[in-house]
Formats: sequence, C-alpha cells, structure tokens
Amino acid sequence: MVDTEMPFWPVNFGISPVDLSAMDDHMHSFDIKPFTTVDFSSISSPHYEDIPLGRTDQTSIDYKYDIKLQDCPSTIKMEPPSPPYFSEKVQLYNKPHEESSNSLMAIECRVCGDKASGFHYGVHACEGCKGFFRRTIRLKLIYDRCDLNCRIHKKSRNKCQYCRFQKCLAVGMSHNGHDLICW
Amino acid sequence: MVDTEMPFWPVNFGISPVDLSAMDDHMHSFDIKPFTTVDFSSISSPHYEDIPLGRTDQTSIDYKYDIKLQDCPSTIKMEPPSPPYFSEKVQLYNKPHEESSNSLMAIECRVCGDKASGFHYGVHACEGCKGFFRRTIRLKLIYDRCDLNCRIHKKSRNKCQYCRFQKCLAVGMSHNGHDLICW
DNA sequence: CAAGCAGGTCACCAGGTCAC
DNA sequence: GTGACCTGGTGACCTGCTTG
Repeated sequence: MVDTEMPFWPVNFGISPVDLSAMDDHMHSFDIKPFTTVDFSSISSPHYEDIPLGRTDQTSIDYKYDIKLQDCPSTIKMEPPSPPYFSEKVQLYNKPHEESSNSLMAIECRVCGDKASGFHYGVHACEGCKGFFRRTIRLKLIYDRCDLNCRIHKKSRNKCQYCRFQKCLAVGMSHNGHDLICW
Repeated sequence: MVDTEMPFWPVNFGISPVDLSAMDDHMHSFDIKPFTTVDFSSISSPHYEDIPLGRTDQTSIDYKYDIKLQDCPSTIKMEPPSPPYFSEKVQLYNKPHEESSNSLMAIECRVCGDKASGFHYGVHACEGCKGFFRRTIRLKLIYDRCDLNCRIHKKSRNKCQYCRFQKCLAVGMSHNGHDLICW
C-alpha cells in the first residue's frame, strides 16, 4: 500500500493540462510493481469498477503470488481464474428486484468446493477459506511444508494448512486481487 | 506448526518485515473520526495561485476544507484546477485507441485516473471518487493523517483515504464546484 | 423536453469478532 | 485455529433537481 516511491502527482503544478494528462498516464505505468515490492497489506479495492460492460481486461496478473507458490510441488497446477466474476455481477445488477442472490448461493468456493459466500480476494470463496486466507496474510503465517499436494475439500480443508494455502494461491486468491484485474 | 518468524513466502519477498508492518499499520488510517479537532469553518477549497479568473467567493462554501489540505506535508502541492472542458477533450482526442463511441467515456477521473462519469464537484471524476468526496463532505469525515503522499490511482485509491481526499482537494474538487466553473 | 449533476441507495466485500 | 456473523466503506445505479 502506500507506494511512496514515486510521489509524482503533486509535481504537476502549473503544467499545462495536456502535459498533465500525459503525466498521469505515465504515472499509471508505475503502478505495476516488481515482485520484490509486492504489496502485502494493501487493502483492497474497488469491487466492481467497470463491471457493467466490457471489462475485457481481466488479465491474469493475479498470479503474482503464484509465480513461486512457495516451493510449491510441481504437481500443483494453476487453475484458471474465477471467471464467474463478471457474469454474476452483471446478472445481479441487471436484475435488482429478483432474488437473484440465489444464483450466487450456488457458486462453489474455488478452494474447497463449499458454498461460496461471495467474491473474496479475487475468487469466489467460502467464509472459511476467505477467513483462512485473510488470517494467513494478516498474520504472515507460514505453515509447515507439505509435499503431498493434499486435495482440499470442504471436509478436509482443515487437515493441511500448507496445501490449503497453496490452493488458495493456485486458484488466484490475492490480497489485492481486485486491484490486479485492472491491469 | 505455524512459524511466523520467517515470513518467507512469496508475497513479501523483497519487503522487509519493517516495511510490512508499516504497511499494516497504515491500515488504521481507515478509522474515521468526527471533526472534533478540526476547524471546519476554515476549510475550503485549495487555493491555486495560478488560477486566472477570479474564483472570488470561496466564502459561500458549505464545508470548506482547509487550505492547508489538512496539514498536508509540504511536498504535496496543488494541481492546477481542472480546466476540464478543454484539457480532457484534448486528451480524449489524443487517445484514439479508446473506444470513443461515447466521447465522455474516455475522460479520466482527475483524482484516480479511472473513467470519469461526469463533471462532479468541479472536476471530472469517476463514480468512486465522486461518492468518496460526497461522503467525506456530508459526513464530515476526517481520516487519519498520512504523510506518505500516497499516489492515487484506480487500483490503489482505496488504500489511503487521507491521501485520496487530499488528492480530491488538490485537483480542485469543491462542494460547490459549479460555482467554480461559472466564475 | 433533454442533458447533466448532486445526492441517495444498497449490494457488495474487506476486515474484525468470538463462540466453538 | 476456524468460520459464521457483523460492521463499515465502496461505488454502480437511481432519483430528482436545475439548466438551457
């Protein structure tokens, strides 16, 4: 959070508007941080920024965590990011009156398959996995390594924290996941 | 089981624990306090020395935010007011790649760079910054001071309310923005 | 009438809490 | 430690008013 390395915006004082725009564009390019400065605690963000239409830019930058997956056994594979993101939101907004929340109810947690309570940290997740991920991040927890690549299900999700967290990362959970999809 | 001494997993590599904790601590900036210690009456839109045409009567502003931009660090300087009608249009035409079907669509929020939804409070702003500014003003919110001069852009705008609001003021948002453009 | 903005609304999610 | 529940900020959308 708080990237102070480039406190640019104040500088444009007395510059022509055109220059300003140009500068702004430039500034944006600084937003992308190298992994070495990954923003750990950033609190998130804009949930539905451009939801309604054409959010075509859902790149998979979410994977900045995944890149290493922390000594992840090679057997762990990335899963595609949670695509329901748009469809559901759009659907929701398109039919406000209807009890369309039911549709959301049916969505499965990408990590354990339990019922997702919403779109958390960039993926559909249940309360349990959401809380687990949050706790891990906030407390900077490190779990005992496990090479068994345990499968994570609703019933077994608490058996292996290491693999659960790996799964969280693998499915694209990111502490600032929402931010990331902007790029 | 849980080893917190060696935060070695991907997220924070390259970041020192100090940085991390600093970041975390920054979260507290979301605490909102009533305007008890702030002289609300002295708050006003930022001054722009280079404002050509006399925005004479700042006096009628309902909620006048401090000229000092809430004790903003001296490194923060005002940006020129949004002379938006032209600058943004120019910018618009300089960006042919944008789908300019709807000309307004392409205008950037002066605060965060997101897509502006219109001319709000005196500047082109997105729905998010518009709502944020409105809320801050109407509820007389004051945010925990931040001296980090955080840059505000679409994906980070929610990370620091203090700096976001400073940016709002800096770009010229004012509760009676309409007065401003009427000179 | 249309256009455009101020202000309101409320689904949504991050983060906190605490019984278990 | 877990996860169901709660709280509060956010922002997309809506409504109503003003302006031309």
